Parts: sequence; structure tokens; C-alpha cells
Amino acid sequence: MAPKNDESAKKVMSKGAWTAEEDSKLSQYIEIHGAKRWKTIATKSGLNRCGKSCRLRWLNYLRPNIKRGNISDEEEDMILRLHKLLGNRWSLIAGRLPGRTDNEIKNYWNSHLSKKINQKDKRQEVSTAQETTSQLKTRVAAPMEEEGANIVGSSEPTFDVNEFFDFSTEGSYGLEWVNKFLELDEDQCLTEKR
DNA sequence: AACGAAGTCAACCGCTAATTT
DNA sequence: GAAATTAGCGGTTGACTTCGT
Repeated sequence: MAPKNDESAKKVMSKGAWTAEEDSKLSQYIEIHGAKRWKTIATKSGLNRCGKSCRLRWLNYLRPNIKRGNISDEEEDMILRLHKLLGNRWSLIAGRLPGRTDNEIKNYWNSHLSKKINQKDKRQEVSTAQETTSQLKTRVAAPMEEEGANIVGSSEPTFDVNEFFDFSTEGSYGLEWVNKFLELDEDQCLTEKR
């Protein structure tokens, strides 16, 4: 059988860490042709990589205005609050932190913040366990009045976030809605503490 | 100094959604 | 409207680094 024209598709693609040469090839190509049609970019730029890999490299590393490392306290606080609201929707969270990528936030969450949360949860569990045992004694027959209500502080949102915030119409990194949420959240925290 | 454990982060994989033909 | 292609997302992996013994 004669080889087909798409034989190149069978060619084994490079994997693993990108070299400086590959980076510059990709950057140069995208500078000229733009960052779309990743499969074409992968083949035309002369890189022995799949389109997916090129896209990821561009978005997470080569794209202009990328901030790397040193996540500030403000950013960390923002991540914590947004995660509380959105859950593991890293790209949405990243969209609210200019210069940060979903991958970076996901990694930061998994290696730093999830531990902090766990420690905090454990401490809370201990104190709430003590509280609930004493509360149970007084509330044995009380109905579940707040059933269905969104309990702020639970890790998973119980309402449709997409419905609540219309992400589709938001093109910029405007932080107005976040500020509103954070204000609300702060109020909630204050009332919870009382 | 050597070694293993734990932590970090870049990159890959599998899947779904969106777009194009 | 269906099928094929492309883009994007979140979870996971594995190489590398740092830390503790």
C-alpha cells in the first residue's frame, strides 16, 4: 500500500519540556499569523508538536503580559473568595486575575491553598462538633428551616453561577462585580462572626 | 554527604462545547 | 441537521527541586 498524504499525522510528536528554540519559533509564528487554528500553527511553524501543546505553551507561558510566581496576598485572597463562589472553575477565576493563568491558579490552589483550607476546616470541625453536640440538646425537634438556601462557606455553590453572573457579556477584566461580591462576602463574614 | 519524602509546577490526557463544513 | 474539526477546560502525571533525617 502506498503511504497516504497524511502520513505526517502519524509522525511521533515531541513531548515534555519546551526548548528556547521551540518557544521562539512559536512566538514568531503567532506574532505574524495570530493565535488561532492551533493545528495549523503546529504544522506551519515547523514545530514537532501537536496543536494542543502549542496552545497550552502560548497561553501559560509565552503570551504577553503573563505574570509568573509571587502571588500577592491580595491575589491569594481573591482566589480564595472566587473559589468559594465558583468552585474549581479555574479559567473563570483566572479571568478575574489579569496576567494569571488557569493552570497557575490551579497549581497554586492544589499546592498551597487547599492545605490552608483543610487546616482551617479541621479547626472548624473541632469547634463545630463541640457546638453541635450542645445545640442538639436544645434543637432536637427543630425543622430544617434553611433547607435549600445557599449556605455561604460550603465549598460547592448550590446555585447556578452562570445564571447569577452573566459571564457571556463580560469581555473585559472589569472587577466591579467581584468587588460587589467581595463586599457582600465581607458583610456575610461579619454577620457570621456575630 | 547521601538518601528518601514531600512539595512544586509544566505539560499531557480525556472529555465536552463550540464552530465549521 | 449531521459529521468533522477545533478550542477550551479540569484532572492528573511526572520531572525536578527542596527539605528533613
